Amino acid sequence: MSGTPRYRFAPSPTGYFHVGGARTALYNWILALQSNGIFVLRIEDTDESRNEPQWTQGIIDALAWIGIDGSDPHFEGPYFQSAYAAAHVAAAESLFASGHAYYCDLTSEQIQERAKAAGKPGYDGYSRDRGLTAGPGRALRFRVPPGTTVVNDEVRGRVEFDNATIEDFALLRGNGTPVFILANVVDDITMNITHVVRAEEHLPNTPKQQMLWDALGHTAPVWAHVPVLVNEQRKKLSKRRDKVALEQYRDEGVTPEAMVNYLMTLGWAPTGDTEIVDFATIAKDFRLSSVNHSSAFFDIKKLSAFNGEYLRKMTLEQFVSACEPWLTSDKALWPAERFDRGIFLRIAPHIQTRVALLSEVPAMVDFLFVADLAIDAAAFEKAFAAEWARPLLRAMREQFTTADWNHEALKAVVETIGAANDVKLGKLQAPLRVAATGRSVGPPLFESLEILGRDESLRRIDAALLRAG
RNA sequence: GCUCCCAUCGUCUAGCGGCCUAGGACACAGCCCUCUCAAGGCUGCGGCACGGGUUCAAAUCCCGUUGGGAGUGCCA
Repeated sequence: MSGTPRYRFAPSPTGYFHVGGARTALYNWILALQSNGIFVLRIEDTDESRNEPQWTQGIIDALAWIGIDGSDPHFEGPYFQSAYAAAHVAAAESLFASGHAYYCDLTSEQIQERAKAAGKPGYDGYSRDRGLTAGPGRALRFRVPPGTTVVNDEVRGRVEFDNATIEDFALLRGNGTPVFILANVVDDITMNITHVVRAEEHLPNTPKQQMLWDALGHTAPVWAHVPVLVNEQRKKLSKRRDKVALEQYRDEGVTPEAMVNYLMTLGWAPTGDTEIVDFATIAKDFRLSSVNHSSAFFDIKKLSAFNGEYLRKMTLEQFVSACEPWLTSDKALWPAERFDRGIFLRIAPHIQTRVALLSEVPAMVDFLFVADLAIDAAAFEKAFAAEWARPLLRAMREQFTTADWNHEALKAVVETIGAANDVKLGKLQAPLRVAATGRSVGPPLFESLEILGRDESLRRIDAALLRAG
């Protein structure tokens, strides 16, 4: 075990589940570091109220989506305070015994009053030398030593804290239960953690933890505080107002490769002029020490652009497979049994360059699979507004009955009609498109008709002609 | 209030004293291509927060100012 780095990743202090800020930001570092060496990934929370299977599973699923294997032996998974509570209390008692901590019987209200009277916020060390022993209602507090605490941070360098600015913080509550910071340190020591990688919001609390490591007789781990992700207002991303959970992007049709790649560009950049790099390259080049120091804005538009690139890079077969979940589930706009992979395979090359998110696919191909085509009223109105629309569509319909049914022949028919009537193909295709697909935009029209088939195409043209009057 | 962190195009970033009249990507605008819409190609727009130093030379080092963020719980 010695010599092997063991990393710990801590969640945001505001809670782990769905607090995407720190959570989302950390996924990329987790992944990159996992590829760089062995580590223990531990998702922690001392709040037992969150100890629910779905909570746990949600995290594991999200990690699995981007390639972190929850069954990896180095992934110890979520755990909760209860499992280690005895060790926490024991550590607190040893700290008391060694004089590093003392009991205090002041209530929170009393502390506040004293602080107010003194004009200084925080606990003033009232019970430092009162020699109190353990007892109900008495909290155990750490005796912050004089001097300075230097935190050597892997991404930020040397950060110095004057201990005089750190109050004697609580270790055990009046009811005897340990607080987060103690639990954290004790667990890290027990698990032989060597590297603590977390969001920068933890940096101000780091000297406290480091003093705890020292007092407990251990050498503090390597700290690494990575930047947080912020919203448009430059505020830390939060569950309540921001859309940040990894699962949401998965559900919109972002591919895991694009997600990871995009995430990596937040606070770090690959060498060279392109940001689109495969994960092997990222894993090879990533260094904690080259991580940026400032917070980054999560740009959904750029994520989409990345995803579009990843989608286009796929082979046709890969693309079709990636689309299938969106075409055969309740995400589709038609009953699952109406989907035909063979038909989709034919239209797919035209779809591949037209979507950035997989969730956009169903609406582009629905005309091939729905039983009753819904016509967009505004599009219909516009397409049939011109004088020539109805007569020329009728003419097309006429010739379509005998034309060869392939896109070149169909296009030739429409072009000929257009030339004879002095209507550009760009305009002339509009009524045909709306009649056949229900929309004014979509994949190339003649290919679409070819795949739709003659019978259904004619039927739809007739319906449109009828509707147009 | 106190403590800590941060500061290059709108956004994400390259840059670690001369290669910078600051490079790339997303977004935006225009052009080309074109059966709609995309994709693709080309072009454009746009930035070193400010002020002092140090240096022959500063986006890069130092100090200050301003601005932003976080922490400051018997929360996690």
